[in-house]
Amino acid sequence: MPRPLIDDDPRVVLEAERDIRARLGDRQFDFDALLAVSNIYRAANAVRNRMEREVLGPEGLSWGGFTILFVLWVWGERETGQLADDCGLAKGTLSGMLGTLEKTGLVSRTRHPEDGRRVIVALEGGGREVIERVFPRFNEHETKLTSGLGPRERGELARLLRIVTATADDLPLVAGDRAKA
Amino acid sequence: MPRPLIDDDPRVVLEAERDIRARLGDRQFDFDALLAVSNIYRAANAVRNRMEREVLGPEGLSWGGFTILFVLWVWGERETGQLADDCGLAKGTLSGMLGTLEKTGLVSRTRHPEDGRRVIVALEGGGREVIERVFPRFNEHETKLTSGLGPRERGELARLLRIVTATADDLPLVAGDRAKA
DNA sequence: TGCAGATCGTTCGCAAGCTAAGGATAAACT
DNA sequence: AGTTTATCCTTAGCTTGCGAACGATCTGCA
Repeated sequence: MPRPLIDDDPRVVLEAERDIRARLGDRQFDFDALLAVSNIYRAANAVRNRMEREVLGPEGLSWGGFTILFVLWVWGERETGQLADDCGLAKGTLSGMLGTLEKTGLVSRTRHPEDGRRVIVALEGGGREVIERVFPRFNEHETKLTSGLGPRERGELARLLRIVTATADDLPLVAGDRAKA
Repeated sequence: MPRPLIDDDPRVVLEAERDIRARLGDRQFDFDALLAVSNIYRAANAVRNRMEREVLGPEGLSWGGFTILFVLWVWGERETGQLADDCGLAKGTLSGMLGTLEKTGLVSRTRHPEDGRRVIVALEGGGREVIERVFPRFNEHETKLTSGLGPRERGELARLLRIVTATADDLPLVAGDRAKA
């Protein structure tokens, strides 16, 4: 079962390019950009599914929940807005997930002493215990997942991805608006 | 507002490594693997959000819906199971999304003539019109999103990601089981 | 032919995630 | 001081997405 844009076999990939060009007729088409983007997406899904099934699921954590605990563990308590940005989540999403984590006693929410609008999130004892147990296993799996790459390649991958992320975040929007950092 | 694992500034990244090691004490830790994986995830999110906001949303398409239309457009009708795999979706997820696409007349479902269990999905006229209008714009944005990379780097990125995806898909599971290709 | 097991798609229940609207608090201006 | 405006978090409604359970269909074997 060949997966056209993901397959390792260069022939399969080239066939895919030919098929797409056939549909497009004479319209312009940047195949390399398509390959780069679709592979980013597929890799992210593969990695996430793997982690959720093998490491996080058995501990009752989602990817997002794990990320929240990890950030709080390493960098200490944070206000919700900043935490949402650190974790790459919308504020509303974070709010719901914090509810779950708070219910199970992994994190706590307290009012900011001088600004009643703000809320400070901190890791609780149970949360610390969980993240200290789960993170090492998570990191072991990260090693396995990137074991097909050499040390130089791993660094290169991260570097290239940072460029893409920065471009996506900083490119001006064609319509609508958004808060900037 | 520095984002520890994503930031372009190497100093910020190194500080992050130091902070994490401080929490871990003397436990082993593969920082490069962590960087590679977290950057995959962040890049995928950034790219997807961008596309949904600027290209897909205005057309009433989700990322998944777009992917389905694209696959059907290029490679023609497909059975649901194969389509799910091509699109990187679970069968149940695909089923629901096909319902939406069918309701709006973009795709059609028909029974396999010789095997009543199977269902064949095909692009309808409306779907073809949509994908032929949207895909060129989508591809233009892919070009923009990877414009920070040189031609060689784009290829290298795709290559490295294919390795990670293949590793994640093929690595044996520690628990549970899964159908293999 | 008839039953057992396999295969395939759909349905169901749930979590994650987004946006937009709402409500509380703080800041600014008159 | 009081009113408006801005800021921040939460809530509400929706879609996406997964896994498991279900029902329908096909295959194999007696």
